[in-house]
Amino acid sequence: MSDRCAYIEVAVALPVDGTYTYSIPESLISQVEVGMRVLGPFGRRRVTGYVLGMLRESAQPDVKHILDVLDEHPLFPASMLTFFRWIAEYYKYPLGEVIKNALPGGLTLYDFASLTIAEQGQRALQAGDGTPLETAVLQLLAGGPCRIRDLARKLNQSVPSALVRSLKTCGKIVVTRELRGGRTRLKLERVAVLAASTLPAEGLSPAARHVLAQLADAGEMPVIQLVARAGVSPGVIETLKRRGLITLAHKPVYRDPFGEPITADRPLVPTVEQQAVLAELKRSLGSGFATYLLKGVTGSGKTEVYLQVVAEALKKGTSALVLVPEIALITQTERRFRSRFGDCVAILHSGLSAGERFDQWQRILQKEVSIAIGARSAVFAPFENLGVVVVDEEHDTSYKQEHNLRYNARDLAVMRAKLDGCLAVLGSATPSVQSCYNVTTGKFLPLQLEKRVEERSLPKVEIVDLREQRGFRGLRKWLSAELRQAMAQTLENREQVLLFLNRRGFATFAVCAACGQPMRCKHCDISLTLHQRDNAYRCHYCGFTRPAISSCDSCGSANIKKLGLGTERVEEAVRALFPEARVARMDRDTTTRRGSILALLKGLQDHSIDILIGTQMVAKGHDFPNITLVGIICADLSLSFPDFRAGERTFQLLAQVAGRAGRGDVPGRVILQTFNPEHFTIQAARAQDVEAFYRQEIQFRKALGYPPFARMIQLRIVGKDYEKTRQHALQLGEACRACQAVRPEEFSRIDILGPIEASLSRIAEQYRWQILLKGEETRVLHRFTRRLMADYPADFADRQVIVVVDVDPYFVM
DNA sequence: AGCACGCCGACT
DNA sequence: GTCGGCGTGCTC
Repeated sequence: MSDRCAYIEVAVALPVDGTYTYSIPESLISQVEVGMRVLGPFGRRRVTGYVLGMLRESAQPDVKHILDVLDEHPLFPASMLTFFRWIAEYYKYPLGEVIKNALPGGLTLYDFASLTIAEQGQRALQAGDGTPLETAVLQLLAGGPCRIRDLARKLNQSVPSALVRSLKTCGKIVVTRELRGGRTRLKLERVAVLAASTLPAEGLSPAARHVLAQLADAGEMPVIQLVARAGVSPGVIETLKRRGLITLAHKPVYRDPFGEPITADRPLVPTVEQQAVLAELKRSLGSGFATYLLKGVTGSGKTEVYLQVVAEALKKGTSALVLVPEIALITQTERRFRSRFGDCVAILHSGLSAGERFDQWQRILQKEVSIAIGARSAVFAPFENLGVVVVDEEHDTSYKQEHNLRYNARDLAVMRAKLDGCLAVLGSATPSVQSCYNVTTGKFLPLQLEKRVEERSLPKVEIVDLREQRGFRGLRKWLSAELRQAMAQTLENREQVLLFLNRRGFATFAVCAACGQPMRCKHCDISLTLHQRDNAYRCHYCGFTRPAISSCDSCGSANIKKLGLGTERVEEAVRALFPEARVARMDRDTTTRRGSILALLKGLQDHSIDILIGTQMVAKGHDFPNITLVGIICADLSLSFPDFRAGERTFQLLAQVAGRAGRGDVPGRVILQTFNPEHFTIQAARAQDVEAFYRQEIQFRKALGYPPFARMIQLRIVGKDYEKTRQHALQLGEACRACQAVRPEEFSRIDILGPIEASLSRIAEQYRWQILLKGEETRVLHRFTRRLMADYPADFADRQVIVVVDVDPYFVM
């Protein structure tokens, strides 16, 4: 008996550091495994925890029994623990929270105190002799139980905990503890199974015979399906069960996240270039960790390379993970994988319901699939034997999670490949500066696809200098003569036009004509955007809206000038200019409904749309075969952002949009309008020259000591009270400097920039400050941050001012 | 994250 | 002198 592991190491799903030891009661001992969830007592409540390891004995003198085991099978393989531990360490995030973030949502059980009115309380309520607040509480509880946390909100006033305590001690209310959450589980379906092999000759209704005939072929069938196929009433099933001719069972079913069926395809014959790339990847596959950066212009057939390397990984008996940017509910890459590999593909992205996600997760755990494809969170897919991890469009910003655990899925994919000793393949037409740099240092291995399949030529990019349009007003300025002419020509040829503008809405900057005051958001330090369709001004950061007929806040004038343009205004102008053309718009405003993106793509495909106007959404990954003209309305919008990556993002965006032109048999044409025609970013985008852009950009990064020559960690200080937030930021800044002084020989190599007010100084009523930590050596930077968090815990655990640690931040604004 | 304990101001 | 605010610390 003594060799049995009666203790477990547990990470709880709470923001606490460290892990905890629990003992397992005899009755549960055979059920516990690493990777399962358990319910354990934690302080005065119960909490969900994840089993990290089995222990023979406890180093801790007084441990508590776990209360329950919440899973029948582990939710992740034990081999993933190193990965989780690394993430917690690197991103400075509690281990339990890391695991909670990695797992499908809706699994965590939460314990809370619930108040119920007692008989004594009912009497007190009728007597009406209590204080107003007491009466209000009892009245609320008379309508049903309530959580302590919700009391104040429901009564719209604060309720002292002493009142709750006194009500409890004098027996007017009862406090019970309840568990909530954890609603995500397998879906069970009723299945009818044929019980007898021979049918009784008589006594069966025609309906019953019909049912049995249906079952005879399959042997078993879901009851719902059976009833529908046989066209009988559900009562017939009951009768058959009573007579012992069939039995009913519950079987798990997977909720189907796939919208429409997809036709199968076969591997294409690789081009010479693809063959070379594939030969290298196949050679490397199965012989340990390596990261490849595959540069391939749009249309050069990167996806086919992914498909074939994945096929090879499967042949070797390993699994494959494919990450794609989060763009739409379903991407073309996803479709192609499912066409090629059929049912052995699991998909994981935010468009799935909690239940669907959980089912996909189960399919991986049960080893029913060996490929998972999905957006950033798919990097946590619970595979045990990965052969290859593919990251498509590796430069894409959507790989960075900007909430909770602020990880970068591309970086995690490489780390996971390293820990699993497998291959990582990062692909892009416009690779990130970081990844290109990693090639020059030898960390990544280069692969290239330079030719477009079927020798399609790259589109020709013409630049229109917007400074020369100065004499023009309104749409004449923004739709230059060159662009208008090209559009007319394209429409005449019965081809399609794509117009790109990285800003949605109608007017992006509304100013009072009388006093010059801009329309600002009530809750943010941001100017409001006019959305004509909604007849309202909207804040793009917090969603605040006010009617379009609003007058100036400071002088009351109703004369508001609507400056700046967004996709909505472009749409209006284009409709006026080309009344015959069928115009559609694709941005966040028009694609919120599920399926609306698919509808737009379908419209392009069957040519029921002539002109598509869109934001960066149109730049990403969608294949539009009939578009021969791309118009970039204003290429400079993202260039002037106060962020060191503004140039990189602009280049990638422009090159990607330009790549949308001419993918069919017709060569493409791109008209790029800009105020900065000489800027190297614009020039590089015009030539679609990744190398040229990189050569320039890397010099600038080196001169200013930005990544990839340094690593950064951002501390964001956020609070509702301006003065408290400011004070906290200053205090944290002092802590940084004090921490630096503790080990000057090492930590003087860290740059502490700030604290300063963020450039978006207020968002949704929250004031924002920031401190940027910069260091050439990753290890030193991380050691410093860890030391800072350990030595000044109070500065990171304030109740009113929150400090967010963002490792390798993407937007330094 | 919750939930308790513990310390200072406004009331009987 | 107490009640009740919310700052601080702990949870196997």
